[in-house]
Amino acid sequence: MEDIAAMAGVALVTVSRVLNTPERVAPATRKKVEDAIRRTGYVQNLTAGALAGSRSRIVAAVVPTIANSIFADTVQGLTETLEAAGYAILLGQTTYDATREESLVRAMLGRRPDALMLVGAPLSAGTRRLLKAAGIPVVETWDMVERPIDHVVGFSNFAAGRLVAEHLIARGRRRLRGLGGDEARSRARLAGFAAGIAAAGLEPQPAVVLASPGSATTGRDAMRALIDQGLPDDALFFTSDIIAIGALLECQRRAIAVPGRLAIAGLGDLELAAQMVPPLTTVRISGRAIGKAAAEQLLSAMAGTPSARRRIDLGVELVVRETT
Amino acid sequence: MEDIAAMAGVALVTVSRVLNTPERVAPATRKKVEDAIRRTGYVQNLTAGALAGSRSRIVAAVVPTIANSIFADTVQGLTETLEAAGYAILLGQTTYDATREESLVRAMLGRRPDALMLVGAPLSAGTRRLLKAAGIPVVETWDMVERPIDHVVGFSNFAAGRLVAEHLIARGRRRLRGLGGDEARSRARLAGFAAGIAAAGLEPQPAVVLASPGSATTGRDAMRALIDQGLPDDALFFTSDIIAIGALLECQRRAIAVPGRLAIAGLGDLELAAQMVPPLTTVRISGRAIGKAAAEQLLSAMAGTPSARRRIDLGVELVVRETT
DNA sequence: TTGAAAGCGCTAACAG
DNA sequence: CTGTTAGCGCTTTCAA
Repeated sequence: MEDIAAMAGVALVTVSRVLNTPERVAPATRKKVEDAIRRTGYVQNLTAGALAGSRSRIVAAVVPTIANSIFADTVQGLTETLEAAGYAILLGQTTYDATREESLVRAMLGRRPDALMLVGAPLSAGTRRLLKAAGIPVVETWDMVERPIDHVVGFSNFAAGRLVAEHLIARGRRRLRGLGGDEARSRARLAGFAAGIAAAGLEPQPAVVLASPGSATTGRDAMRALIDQGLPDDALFFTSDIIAIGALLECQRRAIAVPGRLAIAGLGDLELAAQMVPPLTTVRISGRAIGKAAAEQLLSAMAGTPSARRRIDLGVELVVRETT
Repeated sequence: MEDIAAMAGVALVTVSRVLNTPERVAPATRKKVEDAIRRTGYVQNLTAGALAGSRSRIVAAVVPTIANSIFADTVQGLTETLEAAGYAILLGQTTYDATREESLVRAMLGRRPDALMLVGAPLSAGTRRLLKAAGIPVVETWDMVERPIDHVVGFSNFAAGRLVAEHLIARGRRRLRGLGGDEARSRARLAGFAAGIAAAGLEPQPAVVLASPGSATTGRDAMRALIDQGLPDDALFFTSDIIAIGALLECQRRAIAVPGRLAIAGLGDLELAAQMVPPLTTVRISGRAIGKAAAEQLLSAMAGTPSARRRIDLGVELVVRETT
């Protein structure tokens, strides 16, 4: 920066101003500086800026996993909005592991991000403490956490599960089973599903707990196991579309009529859900919209705007297609 | 850090040592410092450390997009290896836009990452210049770029396309068409496919250029258009599995026998490819392995190890299933 | 509108 | 093994 200043015949501060608040520099002066920057290919050191200014313009994003997953959409939505505002994204993956989450969050906080986004609630009390102590805006996403640290953007996983149960029962199904991964959001969906069944005076079939994150193979295997047991159900709710798709394909392979013999519903509304044969009934959730809303929350919190709404419930919409 | 030092009755540097090189501090001293850190919940400021030590322990990852995409696997692979070594990941998405790429890379470089990973070659000469001037290890991935900036980890997209053509021809197909997105890697795959056809003395059907990134819907629409033209082909190669899957589902819907009437091949070997009915023939590519290898390249380059191999070709493997 | 001075919170280099 | 000294490259006052 000193070199640029010398080259432009101004003081170092002026270069800093051209970079940060160009409107406060006289056009002629500005031009001299900009020319020098262009000639040299100078790239400002934002690390030094972060230290001096105590604003890093970095936002941390903590997700369970990004591979083959819906959370990638949330990161995408978050990035789009935040990058436009000059923020960079620091990405971390917990793989649903509480210990890992805590050390990851600690490492991220060491980078002094201006804000942080988390999928779900923290997995451990330690992480929660770290986050509270960090004193930066935090947004939890993908679930309307009861007692959030700061902001929440999501929907009720319980309500989503219940919605599916009600739909299946209205369609005349009586032997309903839920299947889902071994993590908080899946369990909430399953609980809502069971509640919906109970509310109709029916008895739910025992839920099946699968590995997280689920995949098409997980769905296929679960379906096979059920078929081997004689398929005692007439409707299945998978807590994620990709698992439901795997199960649906297995039904096709084994010539089990869907929805004739068995109804299948998923959750997420993957682009592929609508393309399946038959198209999959599911609950629509826009991971990208969640990311975008989270970014907006964070942006206004960083701007110091006392945001009226700390809780944003994006709601949940049943998309009835042909598998039910 | 000064507070911790005072509390532990040592000098500030000693605290720094406990945090960075604990083996160089006497166990008793170390314990006093660690206790003080635990009591206060102190989180080291790595930004200041980066400025003072000129090592940020940040690696930048620049991908076209992470949503619904294979590149998420690469980021995953990269992260796993790098996080274990104490690095954080700064994520950026170009959406295949050269202008965006350049401003993104500039912003990332301002954060002084210790290394950078790029999917493919830079989209513009400006980006390339920035990267060269940055003086940090750079790894280009997903394609064996001819003249890389520094390191490359990938496979030959041309060879992959050619492999598919040879397979289809060996299976007796004669009217082969390639379909793929409008970006460099897709085009290379299509070029290889065309070359394979020409080498057999056949005439390729005109390739179809689709939007990037492709989706199942893209595949369905492309398939519909072809059917409406009377489906002049007996084999189709889609440059990505998800597009091929969309096309395959459309064939099922329109009762076009696969592979009887039409052979279909994809590329990528998505987990879902093997689950399709019939299972999809494809070219296996592990995005995660690419990320992992890239991380290892970067790690050894940052360690100053004069890495013997600057080019790692992970090769390409045809997975013959039932759609061909 | 521009500039001079004083740090931001650490690590590197050197000494003891 | 521990401590002292001197910055890292910026932004933030404050003054002119």
